[in-house]
Amino acid sequence: MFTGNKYIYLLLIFKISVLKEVLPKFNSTFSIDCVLFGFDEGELKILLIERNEEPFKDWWALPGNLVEENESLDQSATRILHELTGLSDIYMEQYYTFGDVNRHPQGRVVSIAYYALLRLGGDKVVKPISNYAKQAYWINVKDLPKLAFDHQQIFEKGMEKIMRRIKHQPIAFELLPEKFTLTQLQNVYEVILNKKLDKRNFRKKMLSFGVLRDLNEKQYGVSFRAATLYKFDKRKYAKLFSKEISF
Amino acid sequence: MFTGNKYIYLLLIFKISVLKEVLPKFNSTFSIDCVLFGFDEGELKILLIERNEEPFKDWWALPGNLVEENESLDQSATRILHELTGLSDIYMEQYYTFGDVNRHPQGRVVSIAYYALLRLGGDKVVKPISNYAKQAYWINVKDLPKLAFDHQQIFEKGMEKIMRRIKHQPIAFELLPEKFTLTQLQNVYEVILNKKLDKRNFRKKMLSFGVLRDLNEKQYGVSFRAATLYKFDKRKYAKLFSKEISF
DNA sequence: TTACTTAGTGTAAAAAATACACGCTATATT
DNA sequence: AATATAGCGTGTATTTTTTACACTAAGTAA
Repeated sequence: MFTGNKYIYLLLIFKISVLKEVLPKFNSTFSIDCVLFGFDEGELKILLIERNEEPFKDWWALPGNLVEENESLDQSATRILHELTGLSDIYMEQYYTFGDVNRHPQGRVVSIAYYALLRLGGDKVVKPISNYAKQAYWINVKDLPKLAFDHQQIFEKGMEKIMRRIKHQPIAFELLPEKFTLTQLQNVYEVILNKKLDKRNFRKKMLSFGVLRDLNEKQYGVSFRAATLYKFDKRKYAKLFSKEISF
Repeated sequence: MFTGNKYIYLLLIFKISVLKEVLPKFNSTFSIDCVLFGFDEGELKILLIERNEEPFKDWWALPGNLVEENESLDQSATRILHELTGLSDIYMEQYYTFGDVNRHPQGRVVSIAYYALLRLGGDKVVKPISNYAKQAYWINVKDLPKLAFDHQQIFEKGMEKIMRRIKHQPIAFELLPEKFTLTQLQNVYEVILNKKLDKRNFRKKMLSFGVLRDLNEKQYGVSFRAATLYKFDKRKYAKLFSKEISF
């Protein structure tokens, strides 16, 4: 059957083998690494995985993956987040690209870093799924283990980023459940900015922006006096964007 | 001569053709694009080249080039700036990575964008050098032509970046000659922020930071009253970094 | 000498940021 | 039922920062 087309047949086989040899290099040149921030039990946490593959097998690392050929960076970040957490519709932001020659021991891999802010606790607990990881855990940012690759650096830059961003944009709300108390909100600011804030001044300023809706509703099931619940009013973003909020 | 090895001969030819087809793709997967800001004659300008190669031959574009395999992104940006302008020791900052699938018509090229601030005019005129460009010009940011690729978007994001940065970091000084007048400094702020500032309030605030050294020296060779020259005191950065400067 | 152009200066009012302490109230305990 | 507990919620005075605003001074050119 192939007698007349021997050449072509062999060439096809060969083509496939060459492509297999070269394309993986191509495919492995970008990756996305994600710093997923979550707020739970008064602590700021990030999602870390325990690697199950070389290099850095058994090390802790930021979740990440390779970018595929037919997806944009943002799409890739969204996909990777979904694969890891099952979550969709989470706002992720690209914040820096790490491209030192030897950052990956197996070749040149440039990594584009994204962060996202997730609501933890409550009914929306994030159950990480992953095939290249043994396990995934939420770990307090003040108590991080040693990380694989240059992930320590990637984390630190992400942390700096949200410290700056929280003064300009209402990102704190993304870490809280839909209904929250002012004390919880203040906790988010305190943990991210890493300093104590004055309760009265905090409340005065926050309420003055007019982006909080008093729900006329109280916490339920807490010991001691229940606090009023608030909701974030998304239509009134603009005012917070325009100016630095100093605490 | 090749009778016994016809297959191998053909396969070799084929291998070369396949590699040529695939490897350039690999090499071309990252590029650096630079937004080089300069301040001259009271105007904020950027360096644009007129392309002399396909794709987008004859279009205006941001200067940029491919990242080589043995250099980090920062090194690559520094090299590309040097090749284009002959300048060294210029601080460049990476600010965003553009990776839409179809941003480059000839394949997947992810571009890491950097900006730099340069002193124009005086004796330090930048003479751009380039081999893939017909010419390079400094063009007022308020009067930009249509740009190749997604370079309009890259420029806009860079512009936003320096608008925000100038409120936190003393980048204005990098656009001015070593000795400058307060009016020139105010001009830089006005052009970048795109609004008029009050002269007295501007001077009061700037001087209050204590980062300006009065040189007890006047402008020379100007029509009309000569202004006092100042110099930026680099040791006193910190104060400006810590807080937003509002104008 | 005059006309012109830019340099250089101060104050008052408004707004924003800061510092600071105690009574309230819902729950848990006895 | 009384009491202890622990987080909730509130106001004012002071200081600092921001804003608005207009004229005189000095040097150049004709």
